[in-house]
Amino acid sequence: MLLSATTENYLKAIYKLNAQTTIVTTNNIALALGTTAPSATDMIKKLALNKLITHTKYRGVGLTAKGNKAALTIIRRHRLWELFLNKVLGFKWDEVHQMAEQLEHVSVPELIERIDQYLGYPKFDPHGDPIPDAMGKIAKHQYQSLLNENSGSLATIVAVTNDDVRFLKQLEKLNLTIGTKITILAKHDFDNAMEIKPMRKPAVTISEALAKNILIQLN
Amino acid sequence: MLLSATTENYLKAIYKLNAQTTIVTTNNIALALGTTAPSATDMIKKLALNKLITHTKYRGVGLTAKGNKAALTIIRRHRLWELFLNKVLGFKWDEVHQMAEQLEHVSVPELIERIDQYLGYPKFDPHGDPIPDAMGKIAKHQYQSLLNENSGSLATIVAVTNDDVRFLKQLEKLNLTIGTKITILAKHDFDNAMEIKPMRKPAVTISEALAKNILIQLN
DNA sequence: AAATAAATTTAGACTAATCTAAAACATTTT
DNA sequence: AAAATGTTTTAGATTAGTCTAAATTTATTT
Ligand SMILES: [Mn+2]
Ligand SMILES: [Mn+2]
Ligand SMILES: [Mn+2]
Ligand SMILES: [Mn+2]
Repeated sequence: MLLSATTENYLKAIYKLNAQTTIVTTNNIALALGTTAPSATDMIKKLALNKLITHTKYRGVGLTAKGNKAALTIIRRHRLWELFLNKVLGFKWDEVHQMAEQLEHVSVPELIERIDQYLGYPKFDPHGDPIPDAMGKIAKHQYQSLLNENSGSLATIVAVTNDDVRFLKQLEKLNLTIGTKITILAKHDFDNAMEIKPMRKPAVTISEALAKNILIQLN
Repeated sequence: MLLSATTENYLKAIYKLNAQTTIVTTNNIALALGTTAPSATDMIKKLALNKLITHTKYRGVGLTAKGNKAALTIIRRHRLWELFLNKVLGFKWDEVHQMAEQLEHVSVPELIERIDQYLGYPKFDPHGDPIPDAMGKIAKHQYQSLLNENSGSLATIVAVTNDDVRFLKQLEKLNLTIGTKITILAKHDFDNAMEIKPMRKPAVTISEALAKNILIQLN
C-alpha cells in the first residue's frame, strides 16, 4: 500500500499529536497541518477506511498498529535524511528540517537502508530526536524540559522540541546546542526566565518559551 | 513558479523527444509517459498557457526558452542524484535511475548545489550523460552509436542511451561499461550483430538492439 | 478527389485534495 | 435545563490529473 505525500503528512501529524495530547482531535490535526477542519475530516475518513487510524465521530482519532508503523517509517526517513544532510553534506541543524520535509516522501526502501548504513546506524538526529530502526522500534526518550528543572542543577542538553529555524539559530548563538553541559544558575519566578551557564561559555538568560523547548538529562 | 512532479515529467519528456525526433507530437509524449493522448493534450494546454511550450493545434509542440531552462533544471537534478547515489552511496549504475526519478522532484536549490559541490562539479552522470551546470548550460555531446561504426575501429564507450535495468546489467556482464576501450572485430550484415573486444576482456557478440544504445568515441 | 486510416482534440466523467458555508453534535455557561 | 458557544461533520464547489468514447482534423490510400 503506497501512501501519497499528503496522507503521509497527516499520519505523521497524528503520531506526533498522539504523543503530546490526550485525545487527537480534528481541529488539532487541521491546525498542525495548516489546513481546515473539513479537510481534516475528509482525510480522517480515508485513513479510517484504510485501517490506519480508528475514528469515533466527534470523539477524535487514534493510530492503529498499522498506522503507527507507517508513521514511524516516515519519521525514520525524515530523521535519517536530516542527519545525512547534516553529517555528510554539511548543512546546519537549522537548515535540515525543511529539506527533510520533502525528502521524507521519497519512497525507496533500499535508499533509506543504505543511508542508515552509511551513517553507521545512528540513534539520534541533529535535534536529539531518536531515529526509529528498520523494524520501527524507537527509543522513547523521556527527557525533561529545562523549564521544569531547578536552580543549582548540572545537566546536559540532549534534544530540542521545536524545528523553527529562528529557535535553532538563537540557541546556537547562545551556545546551547545538543551535548552541551550546563549549570542552571537561577530561575526567575515572575516570568520563568532562567539563567544558564554552558560549560566554558558565558552565562545567558533565556525566556520561558526557549527553556520549554530544550530537553535535558541531569548529570 | 513551482511545478508539480507531473508537470516536470512532461517537460523532461518533451525535452528528450525534442532531441530525438523532428516534431514532438501528442502521441509521442503520451507514449513516453505511459499515459493517453487526451491526458497529454490537457497537459500540453496547461504548459502552453504557462509559456513553457509552444503549441499549434494538431501540429505538435516545442519548448520555449523558459521551458527549456525548466527541463534542464530537472535533468540536472536527476543526473546529479544519479551520480551521488553511485559515487557516495555505492549504488550500481543500473539501480540509480529509478531512485533519481523520485529524487529529481525534490525542489531545494541549495541541496542540489551542495551535491554538485560535494561531487566536485562533475560533467557526466553514471551513464555518460552530460550534467547541465547551474546556469543550465549542457555539453551537447554528439557521440555516435556503436551500431554505425565499422569493423576494425578502435573506440571508447562514452555513454549509453537507455536506462533499462536489464540493458545495463547485460552490458556489465559483457564488460562493456563506460570508459571501456574496445576493438570492433566484425559486423554481420544479416542481423547487424557485432563482434566487440573490450580491452583485456574476452570478445563478445552483441545484437543490434544493444549496439544501437551504446555511444562511442573513436580513439 | 474520394475514401480510409491515423492522429489529435473535445466531451464528459472520475479520484484526490482542498475550500466556504451550513448543519449537527457536544460542551460550557447561565 | 435552556441558552450560548465551540467543535465536528456534511453539502456543495473547485482544481489537478486522469480516463473512455466521440468528434474533428490531418495524412495516406485507392
Ligand atoms: Mn525535523
Ligand atoms: Mn529532527
Ligand atoms: Mn536516468
Ligand atoms: Mn543517467
